[in-house]
Amino acid sequence: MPTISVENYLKAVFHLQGEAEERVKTKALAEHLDISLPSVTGMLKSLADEGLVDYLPYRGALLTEAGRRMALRVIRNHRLIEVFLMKTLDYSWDEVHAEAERLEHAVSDTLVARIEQALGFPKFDPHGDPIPSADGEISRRDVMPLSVATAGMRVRVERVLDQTPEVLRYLDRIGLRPGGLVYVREVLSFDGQMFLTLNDEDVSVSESLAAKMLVTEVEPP
Amino acid sequence: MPTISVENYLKAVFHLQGEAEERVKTKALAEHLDISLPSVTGMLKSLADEGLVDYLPYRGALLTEAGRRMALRVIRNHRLIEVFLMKTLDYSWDEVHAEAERLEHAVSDTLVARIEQALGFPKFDPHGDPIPSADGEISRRDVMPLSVATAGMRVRVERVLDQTPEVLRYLDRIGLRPGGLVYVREVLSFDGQMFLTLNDEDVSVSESLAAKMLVTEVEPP
DNA sequence: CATAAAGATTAGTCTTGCCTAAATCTTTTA
DNA sequence: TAAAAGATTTAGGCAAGACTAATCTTTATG
Ligand SMILES: [Mn+2]
Ligand SMILES: [Mn+2]
Ligand SMILES: [Mn+2]
Ligand SMILES: [Mn+2]
Repeated sequence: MPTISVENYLKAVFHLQGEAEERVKTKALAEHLDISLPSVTGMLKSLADEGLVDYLPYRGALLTEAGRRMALRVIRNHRLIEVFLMKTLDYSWDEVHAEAERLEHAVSDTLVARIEQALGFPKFDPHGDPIPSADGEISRRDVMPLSVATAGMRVRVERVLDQTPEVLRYLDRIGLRPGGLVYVREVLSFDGQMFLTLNDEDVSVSESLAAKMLVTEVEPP
Repeated sequence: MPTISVENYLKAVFHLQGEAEERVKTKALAEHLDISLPSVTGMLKSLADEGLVDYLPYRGALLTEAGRRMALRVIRNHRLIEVFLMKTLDYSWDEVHAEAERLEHAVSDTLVARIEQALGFPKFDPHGDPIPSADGEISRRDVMPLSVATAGMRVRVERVLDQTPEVLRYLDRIGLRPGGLVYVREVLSFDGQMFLTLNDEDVSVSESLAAKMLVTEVEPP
């Protein structure tokens, strides 16, 4: 069985390589995991030895199929745990991430399967991240950052790309969460500041915050 | 924070030292944890350095107050997790132990507190083991092994001292679980075999199995 | 009470996963 | 196109936690 450390590296490589499957640089991993560069180099070599990543010195790493399976398993655990904590124990969406980060390595496959069933096979976690199936399928949606929306558009929030509790609590406070419908009233040309209407409330968000919200356009009512 | 290994050693010392608080020998720990004798010696030294056990070479170890606190915290996590898995996810009492053995090291104090609250502050786990409170209180009951009961006695099952799935499934099958009322029909003098009546069913258990059931005498109806 | 057996510790290794400092490779810039 | 800057790897160490083989201490036994 993989160690917690190995699971965290694989998960990090998965997230950093993205859909484009670009080689993940040592530096990016080191920063993401807050581990020194030489430590990352060492781990990449050992993951390559175990056939979990395809690693080219000085070029970076990509997950192999085996590595991808392991990464998706941990991500699946993480996201189902998040939904479970909210549904069963009244956790709020800014609290679940930290707890799931440790539990993801301690749950058995059968426990996660039972959680999934008890929850009715949810497809997304509280932040809108897709939940991989037990056999490694993960759904993909066509979304865009809110920051590219233009005045007059109506969009639905699909996903939030930030797990920081402060950010999540703020988003919750202004009502900007997955499923929410947003009307874009105005976008300032010089700094991207956006003026939105949601639930009949007028709010305003910076371009950098809007860039973390993934949305889809919806037809006007 | 203590490592998983340290937590498991402390828990083992707690269980092995018992209520009599007898020094736990290296050999007993080695067998209980399935770890070599020299490894145990090494760990005991390091636990002593950290002030978690009182260790005398060749004499064995006892928990200090700090060690006891840590052990009770892990035991509390373990037992509340067991109750939670049964109540929320339909686990059976023979499945929960293995799962709790890993989760006990991964849950936060606040998660456990929420679990405890959601369950209504249970005092015992599914096997009748007492659940320590958040501040380290643990209730003690006056119980005796079923094996010392004599013909004609009526007893209530309070606790099972075995976590082996096969044993637990068997006990469940014959209806011998905490809370169950038992009438002792006969005890064989030469091998201790016991003939019992519970729920109007006649069953028979060996002395060694009966020794693992802790009971209290109850008044006849 | 002397000695053998059982129990425990010491000595010496190994693996995992982390670190810093130094060397080397790659990319950028002048 | 060469030097500087930046990224990466190599070299060398350390701590935790496990192991085996050898040695010492305690306990049991004739
Ligand atoms: Mn998360
Ligand atoms: Mn993690
Ligand atoms: Mn248990
Ligand atoms: Mn454990």
